[in-house]
Amino acid sequence: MPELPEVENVKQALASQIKELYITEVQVRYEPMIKNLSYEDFKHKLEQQRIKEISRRGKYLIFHLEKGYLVSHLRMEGRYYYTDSSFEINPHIHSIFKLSNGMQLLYQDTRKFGTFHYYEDEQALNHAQPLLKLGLEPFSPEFNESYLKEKLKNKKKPIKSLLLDQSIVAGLGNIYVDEVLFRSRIHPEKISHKLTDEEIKNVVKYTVEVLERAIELGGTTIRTFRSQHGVSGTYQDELLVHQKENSPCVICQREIKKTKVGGRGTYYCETCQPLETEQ
DNA sequence: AGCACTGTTTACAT
DNA sequence: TATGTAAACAGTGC
Repeated sequence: MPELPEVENVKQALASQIKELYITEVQVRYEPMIKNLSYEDFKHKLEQQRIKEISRRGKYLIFHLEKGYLVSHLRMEGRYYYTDSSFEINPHIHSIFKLSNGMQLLYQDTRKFGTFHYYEDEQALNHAQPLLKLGLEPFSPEFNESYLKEKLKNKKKPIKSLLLDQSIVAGLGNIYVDEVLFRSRIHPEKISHKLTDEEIKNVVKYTVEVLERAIELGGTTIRTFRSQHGVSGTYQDELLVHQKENSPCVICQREIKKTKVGGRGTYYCETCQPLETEQ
């Protein structure tokens, strides 16, 4: 469940559930997900630490512990479950964090793409992978027209690919990018340096608007094998183009098209997001 | 049955 | 350097 709004909602849920608790025991059943430590070190560093706070940077979750930071990325299908000990550990549960109140935090990830990094201090956290090269948070004041304009100039990639590039703005993924570009009336394959100032301004505006609204609605739930414990949002009810192939465009009523941009499935309206309108 | 797809990122090719 | 493609993995749908 991993674009910015989904991660933000996970963050909020976890904060209310596990903040201030101690991690009493750590089990990692799929060791390769730990990226910068051995399993042994990871386990020893985390056990007996108190969870002070949970934050988010782009699509990364950050668990602030007394002596360090656990950075978690959900990639395609990572989920956290806060459960009691009766929960049946299925084969897709790759980590178990036992907590001081008798509950446990489970990490489930069917495709095993998710990652853990652990850092001892803030310096290391921010100056090593993966947070090092992240671009601006979309809600920061610095994410504005002039910043984006600077980042887009001299680039010859489709605008969609650049908006998915986390080193420019952190948090957009395949769903929300399509929605932002539709609302901005920009063809996803439009070469980035050809965007007008007005278009760049709209990208900034709708990025903020779409992400804020999605957070409000608890994110988007598509592949719906949602568990009772899973966080599931309702922003899918407000999607205008993504996964709407052959549905009528809300503006012009023509069929939404599906294509591929940068290897990613891409939905757009040919009429409302024309490619050949350079004046 | 087999292939193409999937809310992501990166390592490697050209 | 910049851009494009494949790979990590498991499941679903045509």
